[in-house]
Amino acid sequence: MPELPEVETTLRGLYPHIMQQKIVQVIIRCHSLRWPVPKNLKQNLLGRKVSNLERRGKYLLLQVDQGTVIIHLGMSGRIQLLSLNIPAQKHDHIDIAFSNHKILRFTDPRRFGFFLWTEHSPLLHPLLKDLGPEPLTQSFTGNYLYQKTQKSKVAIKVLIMNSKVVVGVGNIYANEALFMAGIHPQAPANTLSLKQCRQLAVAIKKVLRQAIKSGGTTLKDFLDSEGRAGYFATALQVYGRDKLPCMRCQTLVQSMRLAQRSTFFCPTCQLLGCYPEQITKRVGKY
DNA sequence: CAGAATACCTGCGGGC
DNA sequence: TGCCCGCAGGTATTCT
Repeated sequence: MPELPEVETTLRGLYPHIMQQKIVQVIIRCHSLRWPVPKNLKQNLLGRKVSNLERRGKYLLLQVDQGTVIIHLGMSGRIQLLSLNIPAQKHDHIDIAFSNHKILRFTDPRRFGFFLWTEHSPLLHPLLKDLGPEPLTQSFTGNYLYQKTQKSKVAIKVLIMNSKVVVGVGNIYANEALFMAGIHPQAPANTLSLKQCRQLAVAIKKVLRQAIKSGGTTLKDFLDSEGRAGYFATALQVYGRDKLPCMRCQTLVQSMRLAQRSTFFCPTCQLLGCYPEQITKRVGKY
């Protein structure tokens, strides 16, 4: 379900309601998530106060004074904030209740998500320590991306979805950013020019920012912490548009499998080994 | 080492 | 109607 914009949407929905709140109840109905839910999670959280909530890539970090819960939503995970004690449904695995009577409820049919506990700096945790830069910060630049592409022959789409290169870019936004930048998803990374890398970095930032503004993308089941759908799906240019006309040039959008992921592109706007000049106008100045 | 394939899990839609 | 298949927003692990 969630890429960076959906996790960010979840974070913003939760933050004002749970900051500084005391945890008064923890219910773990299912321990077998992507990683087993730690046996001591409940006792570590009970009676503690939420001192911070932040995002790193697609990870949510819920901090109390004594440690941090590292949360990932996987493919189908979702967090709701409930005001009433609504009976748990089939895939409602974890509830955290706060002193203001709000309840954080984690739901995840496929159970690829997880809740882990660490008493050290979460950024040093094995799952987070090798993550690349945040795409929406100044540390992620076209020059940086170019330097990474030079060292790899993998398809550029695979490269930008690699969290060691840059975090938060999942399948939807990888497709969208490559379309915006006019780059073929299969282009070997080391064949991109510096100019293309700059355009791609800009496109990634633009797509993610726009998606966050829209509250994320709801394909079928993404809802924010208040249960509302994101509306970026209506702004998608290529994702899911197989055999439909390109929004720019009317050429039929093509689909293919790339590293086991659905990939969509316009064969006219995203020519392999060619860089249309008009892209600069489309993406904007770097 | 890089890069590709596989594994985890449930639900849904399409074809027969 | 029901069964079987492929596919789904992620990513660690295992393979070649």
